[in-house]
This record gives sequence, C-alpha cells and structure tokens, in this order.
Amino acid sequence: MDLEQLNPQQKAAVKVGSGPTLVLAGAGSGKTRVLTLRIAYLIKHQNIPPRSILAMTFTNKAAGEIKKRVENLIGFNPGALWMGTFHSVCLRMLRIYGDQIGLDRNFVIYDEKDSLGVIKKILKNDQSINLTPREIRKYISRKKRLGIFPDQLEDSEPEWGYQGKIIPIYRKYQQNLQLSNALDFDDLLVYTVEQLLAEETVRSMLDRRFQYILIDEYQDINDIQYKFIKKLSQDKNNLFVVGDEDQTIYGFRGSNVYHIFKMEEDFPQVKIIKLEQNYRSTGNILKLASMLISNNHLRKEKILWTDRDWGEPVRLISSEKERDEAYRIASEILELKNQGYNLENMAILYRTNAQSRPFEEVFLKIGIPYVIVGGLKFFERKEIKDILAYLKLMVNPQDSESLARIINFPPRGISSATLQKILSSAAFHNLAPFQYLSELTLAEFTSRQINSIHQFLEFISLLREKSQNYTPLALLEEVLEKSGYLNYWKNREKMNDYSAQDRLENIEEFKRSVEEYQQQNPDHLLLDYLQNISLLSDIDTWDQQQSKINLMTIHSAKGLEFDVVFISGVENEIIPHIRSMGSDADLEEERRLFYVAITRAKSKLLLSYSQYRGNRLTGPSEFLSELPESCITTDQFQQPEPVTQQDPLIGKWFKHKVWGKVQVVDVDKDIALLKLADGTHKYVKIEIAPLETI
DNA sequence: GGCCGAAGTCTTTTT
DNA sequence: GACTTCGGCC
Ligand SMILES: Nc1ncnc2c1ncn2[C@@H]1O[C@H](COP(=O)(O)OP(=O)(O)OP(=O)(O)O)[C@@H](O)[C@H]1O
Repeated sequence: MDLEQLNPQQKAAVKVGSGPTLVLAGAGSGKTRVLTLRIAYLIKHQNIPPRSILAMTFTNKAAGEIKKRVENLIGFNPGALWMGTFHSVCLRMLRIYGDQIGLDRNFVIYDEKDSLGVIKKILKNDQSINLTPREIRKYISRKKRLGIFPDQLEDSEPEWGYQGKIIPIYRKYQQNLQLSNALDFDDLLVYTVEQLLAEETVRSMLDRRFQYILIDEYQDINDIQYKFIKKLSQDKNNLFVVGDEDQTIYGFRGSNVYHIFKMEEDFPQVKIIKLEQNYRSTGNILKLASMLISNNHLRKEKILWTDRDWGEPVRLISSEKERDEAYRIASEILELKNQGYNLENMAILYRTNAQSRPFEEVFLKIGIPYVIVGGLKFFERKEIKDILAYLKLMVNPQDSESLARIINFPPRGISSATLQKILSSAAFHNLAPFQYLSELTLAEFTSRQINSIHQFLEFISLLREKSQNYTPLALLEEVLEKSGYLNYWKNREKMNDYSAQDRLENIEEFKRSVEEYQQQNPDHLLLDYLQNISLLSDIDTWDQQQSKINLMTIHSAKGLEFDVVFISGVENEIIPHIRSMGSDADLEEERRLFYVAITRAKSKLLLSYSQYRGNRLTGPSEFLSELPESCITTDQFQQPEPVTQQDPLIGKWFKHKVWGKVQVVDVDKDIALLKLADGTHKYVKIEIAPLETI
C-alpha cells in the first residue's frame, strides 16, 4: 500500500500502534483520508480481520464512500467490517441482539414528525400545559441524550422552566412508543447504550469483537455517543478518532467539544497527533478562514498552512434583494461555466433551507440545472408518509401513529372525534389502538362507526396475510390499489387540485425507489426496508449529478469539498442566525458554521449578501468585518468586464414594460444586465423580457 | 357525524 | 408553501 504521498504526520497517524489516538486537525488537512487509509492499513498490513473493526462516520453516504475506497486499497470487500452512523450501527445491534432486552424484532422507527404527532395527541387531552410540542420534544431528546428514561424520574421532580408538568408527559410519550413498538431516533442510542450494553454478556462480546474503533468527525459527538464508544473500549482501547474542534456545528443536538478533553481525561495514555497542512484550499481562502475562526475564544490555537498558491481573492458581492442576489450568482455561474468549470463541482451554501427558493425560481427561469439537497425530505412528504404508514402497519400493527395517520385517509367514515375516542380508550386499557379495536367490544360507538372500523380492520388483516408472501413492491402496489389511496389522488387531479399531480408523481417515484431497493437487496424484507429508509439523511440521498450545480445548507456540506463555493445570505440575522445570537456560545457556533462553509472551497469562493431578505432589512453579516481585507475584492457591481467581442446589445436603450427606460450594460449569453432610471440594475432573460426598442 | 374548502399561523440547523 | 383551525354543507 502506497503511503508515500502522505506527509510525515499523516503517515504517523495511519501507522500509529495500539492504544487511544486523537488526531486533531483543521479543515482539509486530510483527516478523513487518514482514517480511510488506516482502516486499509490495519487490514492489509497488520492482518486485523475486518470483523474486528468498527468505524463511525457522520453520514451513511460517507460510510459508503470510505468503504469503497478501503475495498479499492485492499483489493477485496471487507464485508464483516461495521461502518455507519451511530444511529445505523445502533440499529444494527438492536436488530441482532434486541431480543436480549425484550425488544420485539418488528419495531418501527419514529421520525421527528411521528414523535411530534405523539406529543400533540398527548397534549390534546391535557390543555393545562402551555409548552409547544417542539419544546417538549426538545426536552425529551435532551433527557434521552443523557440516557435518562422516564422511569428514572419522579413526577414531582422539579424541572426548571417546565411548570412541573413535563415529566408526566415524557412518561406518557414513552409508554405510547412502547405500546406502539416504536423507537424514536434517540431511543436507538438509549436502548443500545443503557440497556443492551448494560447486559454484560452482550457488552463484553461486542467489546472483544470490535478491537479497533475509529471515529470520523469526532467533534460532533454527544454524551450518549461518547458513552457508547467508551463501553466498547474496555477490553482493548484501540480508539482512533479524528476531529476539529472548530467544526463543531451540531450543538443544538448535543454535540460538544468537551468530549475531546474528556478523552484526554478518560484515556490518559492518549496519543495526540496534529495535522497542519491543508491540501484543499488556496492561500486566500485558508487565510480568510483562519482569521475568522481566531475570533472564537473557546478553542485551542492551531496552525494550518498550504503550499498551494494564493489563488484569486475571495469575492464579496452585495445585492438589494434576495432575487437580485440569485440573478447575480446565476450570472457568475454562467460565466464560470464558460471558463470551463463544471456545474457539478460548484455549490451554493446557505444557513437555512428556505434560502434555496429564490435560486430555484431564477435557475428554472434561465435554465441552470441544479440539485437541491435537503429541505422537505422525500420520505417526509405527506403522500409518502401516508403510504409508509400503511406499510408500517403491515409489519407492526401496534404502530399507533401510523394507524392514526391513515385510519381515515382516504376518508372512510372514521372522523377525528371517533379517532380521539379510540386513542384515549386504548390508552385507558393500556393497549395499542389496533389491539383495542380488534379485541374489545366497542360499546361506545354507533353501529355506523363500528361498521366503518370493522371494514378497516378487515382490510388491514387481509393485507397482513398477503404481506407474508409478497415482495415489498407487490405489497406496495396492493396497498395503493386496495386502500383507494391512488384513486383518491386521481380523483383530486380530475377536480383540478393542482397538488394532486405532484403527489401522484411522487408516488411513482416512490415505487421506483422501492423497486430499486428490492433489486439491490433481494433478500431484504419489508421491515428492513422501512427501518433503513428511516435513517437516511438529506445528504445520503444526494447524488452529485453531471452538469448540475449543488444547493445545500452548510450543515449538509460538512466534510464535502467543491472547486467553487458560493455562500449566500452572509447577512445579519441569517449567519449568525437571529435565533443564535443570544449567547457567546451560540455566536461562536455560528462562526464555526461560517468557517465550515468557507473551508469547503478549493479554488474559488464568493460571499454574497443582500440588503433585504423578504421584508426584513438584514445587510452584511458582522462576521464580514472580521475578515482580512487583503484577501477580498468587493465588486461594486458595474464595470462590465471588457469583452473582446462586445455584444451588440450593450449600450443600447430600450423601453421596459415595468421599469420604463433602461440601458443594457452587459450581456451574458441569454441574460442581459439592465441599468434602470433610478440607478439600480436588474438581470433579465433576453428572450422573455418585455422590452421594446425606442 | 363526517367532509371539504377557506383563512390564519409559522418556517434554524438534523439523525 | 405546509399544517392547523374553523365554519358551512350534506
Ligand atoms: N497528503 C496528501 N496529498 C495530497 N492531497 C491530500 C493529502 N491529504 C489530503 N489530501 C486531499 O485534501 C482534501 C481534504 O482531505 P480530507 O477531506 O480528508 O480532509 P479533512 O481533514 O477530513 O477535511 P474536513 O475537516 O473539512 O472534513 C482531499 O481532497 C484530499 O484528497
């Protein structure tokens, strides 16, 4: 294996001996690369069997890529090696060993929306509490990250700021999940760490199996995840972690840099290796990033240098409104494309998903192909969640959230009032709603209601029988037909419900995705499929497509790199976000976020802000004042670059339908930059702009 | 009681 | 733009 291209520190890290090792290094210094090479090195040169290795990554996508690279390096598929996110690795453990802690193997996973749904239903029966479902969910999640289930809490325990009401809600929530045979995201970790790994036989077996544990993006680990690795590092502590404290950006999810220091405490013999050469970015980009991050106080000073040249200065552009910003960036993109840059090596990064809108609109209009990562996840769309609810009920009829979701969708005569009754009676009898409906006489309902309920139950039972022999795809088709779901939307489409068409298209796409999954995993059951897709993140489903520019949040861009990066909305109240300006700690996390965004760029970086966003006055971010002026050029918007063959339109005057007399000051392919009478500029697509010659 | 359209509310980041 | 709540209609 060729380690010659590595620098001495990187080489030392790859070949480090046994015991705990902490690789601390800045962005683009090759941490992920070192981790990948180390896995290959262990297998190929140290003869460590792949089954003794456990590697934790931040996304499933990263796991897939690292695995592929390792396979290329060692020449075979290290099938027995475990690699994935904390959530997927825990899921895997629970699938295999869950019966040891009494977990029903058909459990389903509740996503955030499902969890909120459970909380909302609890709140319906208890009007006295004035906390929002989100606040409650945040509380529950926080408790779970500390490994605390409600049975470890007393109802009367004072919880500051929660009016003494929150613990009973947490208790009900957890009971509901248990009756539903469902685990939320946090449960995957809590059950694994607090219950499964509390079984000494299981713990020591896994501990002995995974002799080598490697962790990428270690700076974003939280308490329960730390506990997880600690519990598996008793027998041998060959722990190899890589991270950068300046890139902790998941504080809202419990990530905390102190785990870096905790490791030094808990494993006093830890070896610390620093990587200081950055291989990714030009000098200007790196200097900008370093200056910015040096404004944070809660960090260790570190060195990062590059032997790439300075490159071009970073550009800063200002626009009036977000739409102008989108046009501005669009024309930059076209310009770069002309210079030979590929769209797939460019990215537009932003703080919030909603910021993608103006880009979508403008790109559609002027025909720039793009891919958006994130926003409303495919599997979170209403129509997809509905269908998934039917499928989940096939596997696990106890699932109350799914039942509630589709018992009357499409409408079949079971109103929300009836559903409420069903849910509260079921809870009263301590049964899952489905059990309650199937097993008890339903004296409290009218005969018409009972009739509707029985038809529904029969339908589900029939499908459940079939589900034993059907493939996931066949079952999906059966559900779509027999539930009347497909017909419902087809009728809506005829009634000119314009959203129906979208939904039908999404259903078709969903079918294709099930088909594809089935082909790739012919031996998987419906249950496997359902559990796996629950853990897919935005970036996992991202497919970097030829000739399409990538749009994503800064959070999603973690660990990635692009030739050209545009950071949009570098504005006050956006980055730093208005809701994260309260404390110094919050502000520093926002600064780290901006640092992560900047360090994604290899060759070209363009920062952009707009004076207004929506109807809010935002203006340039306070972080911009922390950047070295020597690295930045600020475009003042005019000077159309001297073109050798100037477009004949440039300089001509027209009458615009809305803006009146305008002058063309620049032309870029089919887009013209117009100067208006009031001195402002606008981009228009020449073909469709309402212009008249004068 | 059940269904549907209309109006009003809210939107940080994510496994 | 998506989700909840409300009021009218069958
Ligand atoms: N020794 C080296 N020689 C040449 N290129 C290298 C070397 N080490 C790393 N690189 C390149 O530098 C880039 C950054 O590497 P990598 O993604 O591993 O860094 P990282 O430290 O994990 O970054 P981040 O902190 O942003 O996640 C990659 O394109 C990688 O191929």
